[in-house]
Amino acid sequence: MSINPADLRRVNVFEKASDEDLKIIAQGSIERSIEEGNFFFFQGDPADYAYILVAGRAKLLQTNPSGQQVNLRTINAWQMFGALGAVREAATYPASAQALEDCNALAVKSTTLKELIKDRPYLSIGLMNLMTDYIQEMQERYRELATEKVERRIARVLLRLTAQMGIKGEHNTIELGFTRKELSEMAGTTLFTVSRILSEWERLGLVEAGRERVVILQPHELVVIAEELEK
Amino acid sequence: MSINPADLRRVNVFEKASDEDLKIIAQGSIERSIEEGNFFFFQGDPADYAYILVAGRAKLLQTNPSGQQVNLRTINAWQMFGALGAVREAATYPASAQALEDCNALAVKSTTLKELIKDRPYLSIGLMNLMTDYIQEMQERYRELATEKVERRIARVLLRLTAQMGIKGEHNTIELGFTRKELSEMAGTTLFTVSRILSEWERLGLVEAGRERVVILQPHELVVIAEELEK
DNA sequence: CGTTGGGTTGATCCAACTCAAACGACGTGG
DNA sequence: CCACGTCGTTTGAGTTGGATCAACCCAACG
Repeated sequence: MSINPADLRRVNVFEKASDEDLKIIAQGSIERSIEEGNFFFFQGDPADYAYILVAGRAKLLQTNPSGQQVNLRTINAWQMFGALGAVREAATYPASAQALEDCNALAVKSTTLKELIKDRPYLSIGLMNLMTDYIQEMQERYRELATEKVERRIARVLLRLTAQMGIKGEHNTIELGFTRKELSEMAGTTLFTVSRILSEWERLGLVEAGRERVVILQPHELVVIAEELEK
Repeated sequence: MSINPADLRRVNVFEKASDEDLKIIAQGSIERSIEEGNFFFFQGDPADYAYILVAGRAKLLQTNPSGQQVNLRTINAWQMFGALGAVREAATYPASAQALEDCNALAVKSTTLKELIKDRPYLSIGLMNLMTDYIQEMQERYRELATEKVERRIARVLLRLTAQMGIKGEHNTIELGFTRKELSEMAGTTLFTVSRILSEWERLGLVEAGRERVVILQPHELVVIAEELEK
């Protein structure tokens, strides 16, 4: 059940960590199992832990006062999230984290990280890389949301997902396990619109749509929809 | 013309820098003057310099393939921008930076910063604070764009601007110098819609709208529009 | 004064949201 | 094994928030 410190090197941020540091981190942390649908933390909670997802999938999301959700990010195994507590004093999480499947995670005390950061440049640099990546993605998505129409945004969501975690089948087909609702939250639209567009694409032979499942048959055609200038 | 190294301490990131470090930074940098409308750098350029705005105002923006613009951030004096080159290898700017007024800026070689970061924790931490702040703002704005309607988004834009740089007049009135177009790019809408809504608000006595100018007469009412649940 | 650049306002249109109804896959328990 | 409820999905009909387009106004400025 307990995690082998050496496994931590699979986390990008710890790629260059010494064995010793990994041990410190492993010791300064606890394991948490979160069942599907439950939350690691909520927006506004004090950010006392940073998490490393060991198994399962999770998502970062925000809700607005009237309850609508927006997906900010999907988290896969060996990714770190909720790390900003490692930096800021008295930080609170700016988003909630919910398990999409049963999850196992390592919760690292923010204080431990804060201590280490002081004299481990590799750590700061790793975290900054994480942050700049994320900033870039958010900027892109923000621009998309502001300027592109829904069909294109949905295409992009699917492409992003395939890039992150696509399980390739025969002839480049890629299967994704998401509900229409989840996809709509990622694209910033409604589940109805997603359903309609997937149906349309199915008619055109680009995808195969099933219950909690989308199989991408012609990734290239999706790229055309996502990027094409005309139309 | 040349900048006093001690002035650099007005930059958040350098708040805790030693006099010596400031000197290194000042020496490893050059001054650039950019006229209103011109660009510091374009999206995609190699990120060889990080900038510190000394005088004037600038904005970070992205354009999509068909030329539409989205404003990501407004930059005021003594703020740092384009800093991600300090972290990543062979980075390119993920956005363009354009002067809103005639600007003076200090361009710090990315290599200089990269060198310093290695053993100046205060610097990494400062940069990370900058990044986490920005991430939070982007997340918020992303959610707003996805879930709130235009009127509310415009209200938020005005409120954000007043918080950042409002010049208070009598009885809490605040004057902002932006064109409808600029405001629309910040709110993710069109200049027409902004114009209509400002007219509407003017009819209600909330603001006073003029050429390249918005005076906020009743900030509190704007907050109501920005936050209120009903309607 | 004419020109230019910002702003307003009306008319029109359509992409996408909302709401309602019904379908179909799945799991469960009798 | 069937009946039933649940949950994700599909589809249609109706509505609408904002975008788009076009005309015009007005202030600043050379």
